[in-house]
Amino acid sequence: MTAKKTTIKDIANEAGVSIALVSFVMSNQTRDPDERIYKVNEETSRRILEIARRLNYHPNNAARTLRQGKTNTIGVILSDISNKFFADIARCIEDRAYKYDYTVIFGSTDENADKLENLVKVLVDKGIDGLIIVPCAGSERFIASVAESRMPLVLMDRNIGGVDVSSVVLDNRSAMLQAVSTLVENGCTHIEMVGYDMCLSNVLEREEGYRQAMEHLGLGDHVAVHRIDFRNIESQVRSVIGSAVARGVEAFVFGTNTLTISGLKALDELEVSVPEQVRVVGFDDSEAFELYRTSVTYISQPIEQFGQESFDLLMKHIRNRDMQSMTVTLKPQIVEGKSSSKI
Amino acid sequence: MTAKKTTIKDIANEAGVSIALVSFVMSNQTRDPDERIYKVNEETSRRILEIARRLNYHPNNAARTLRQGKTNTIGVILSDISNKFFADIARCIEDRAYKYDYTVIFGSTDENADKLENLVKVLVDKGIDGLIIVPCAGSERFIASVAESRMPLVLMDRNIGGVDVSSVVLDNRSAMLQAVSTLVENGCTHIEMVGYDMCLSNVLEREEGYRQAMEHLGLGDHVAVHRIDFRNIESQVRSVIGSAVARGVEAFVFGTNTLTISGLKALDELEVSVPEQVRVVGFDDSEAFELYRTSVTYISQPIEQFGQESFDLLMKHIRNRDMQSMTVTLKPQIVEGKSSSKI
DNA sequence: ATTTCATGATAAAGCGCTTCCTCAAACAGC
DNA sequence: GCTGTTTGAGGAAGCGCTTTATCATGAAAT
Repeated sequence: MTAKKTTIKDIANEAGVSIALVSFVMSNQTRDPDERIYKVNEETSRRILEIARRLNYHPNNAARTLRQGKTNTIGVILSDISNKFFADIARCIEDRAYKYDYTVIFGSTDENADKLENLVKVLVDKGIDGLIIVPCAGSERFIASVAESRMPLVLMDRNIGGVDVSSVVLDNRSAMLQAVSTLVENGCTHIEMVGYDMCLSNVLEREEGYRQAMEHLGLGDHVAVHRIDFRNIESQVRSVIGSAVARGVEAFVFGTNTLTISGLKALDELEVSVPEQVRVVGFDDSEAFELYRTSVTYISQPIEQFGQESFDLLMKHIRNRDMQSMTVTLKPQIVEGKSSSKI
Repeated sequence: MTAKKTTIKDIANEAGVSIALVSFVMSNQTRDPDERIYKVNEETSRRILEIARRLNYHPNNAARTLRQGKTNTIGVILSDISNKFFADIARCIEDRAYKYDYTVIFGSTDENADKLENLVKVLVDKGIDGLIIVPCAGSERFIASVAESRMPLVLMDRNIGGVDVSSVVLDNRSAMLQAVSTLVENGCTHIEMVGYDMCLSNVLEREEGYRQAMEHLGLGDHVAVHRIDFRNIESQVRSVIGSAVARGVEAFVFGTNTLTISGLKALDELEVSVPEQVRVVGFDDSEAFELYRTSVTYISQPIEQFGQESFDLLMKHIRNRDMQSMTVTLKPQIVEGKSSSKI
């Protein structure tokens, strides 16, 4: 394959032209043919390209980057790339970036603000052109400083208040309204929510959405939110669900995919049958939902749109550094399985 | 944050020393203190470091790369990062790389050899120091050429024959022996396998392993392998399982996580109860397995080891370009649920 | 015959960093 | 007082590329 790295110089020598000319031919190659400002003799150009191919020339990225101050690489910082939700988004971003000749570097924070900070620093040092970040609790100040540094930046999944930065988020209130409404339509009134105990916009909005929906539907008296520490999900979910069931709860709404899975497991262990004894609406997609003894009703997030919109928005910021920041809000959709239905 | 990019030169000016000295101080920083070959005055060194911090200096990666011909970046090419198995491995590699100050760029092939080739080319152009690849069918020749190019390379999950290249793979025969043995111990004799119709070492070895296990246990007459086209999994699995059930099959062994999920869904749709009517052993972990109406027995791959060993092996190749290639074979473990048991 | 001008090409600077080589000074041994 | 050695530091080349400013050349215009 690559024997001994051909450079622009080798081609220039071989063709008997200057390296400048080779450079022009090479970059005009990728450029829109219309806007070629610089005229190169057709035949010379062909000859250079031919030699480049014969010598298996590949431009040196580091040199180009050094010169242009652009890496054509973006960083994407997620909570955890092994979480299906983020993995799916990662995949969409990867595909989209590939089309635009961008390379993506992923990082996982595990909801740890220090790690997030560190990852950003590493990536910035690498010279990335822009960043997509899923912020975690405690990273607000740092992210504000990144935004101020004029590094093109898009937040995803979660927003942070008081900072002028673009973001792509879900309409979490609508999600919860759909979840609660569906359950109410199926005759539930004692609907409780299981969410995280985190100070994140999406978490708070889902909780808020649940409350609003309950009140809106005249069930304000039955509002009950259980906040789970994400470092100890399984056991907390089990105890919360246990006592709720004992109190005669009719339905649960879960705030994320992980919570849904844990909740279903807990219900299994407690030998509570779904939907006969307790009805359930989950969040996010999971291959487990279809396979569960009764298919799970869940709020489906538009994964592809998350990936696309985040990437596109970041591109806009990279191309126009003075662009106003904006927030894109995506609509969720409820997918009805049997876990929320009456019988 | 970064106001107007401090360079080594700014520091040199500020400190009244040469840029060379600054460079030394900076690189000695990261180096093992013992092997400092070059002596710098303690006080000067401290002063330079102080100024660097004050000016918020961050070395320019492109310049360093251009100079050293090293990017401290590796490429990892998987089938699909949104597949749980690969996402988990990706996560392990990410973590390990982070520790070693390496950055990882991921790519997904979707089992498409052209895409693999393209990804490799893009990454090589980026100047990566090494590659971990999950090869796909049809990419053998190309991968051989990559190996010949002396690019540090490790194959993962699957091997390719006749090429001198390092790899980290599963002991697939052992996996299948465990799967079949468990079922036999639970009284099954009509055990059929559902695998992919692909010319990949892991696929073939699992099939082979199944055959050997069956013969070894005196069930050679009952050997039946169903090969599924991965582009059309759901429908094929359903029809294969339907007819096998009609023929009175006692158990299925699946070759991958996706096949297992599809298989369980199909059994649900056919209203075949597991394990009462048909017993099942799956492959790979899935959050769905615990949640399934009867917990699923499955072959568990040592994900963390996959990540770690691949990365470590690649590091060795990067550090010692003349290292002999080697194959690391990891042991699977069967996790017994109820789907394979007698009652 | 002279000026103008489009065309095609080049020279050279320099992006920020590493590293080899040179060099000054101080101090040792003789 | 001379040579040799250690210690601390600087000079400068150059990695491969982009890009600006400049320059030949021949054809068209005057």
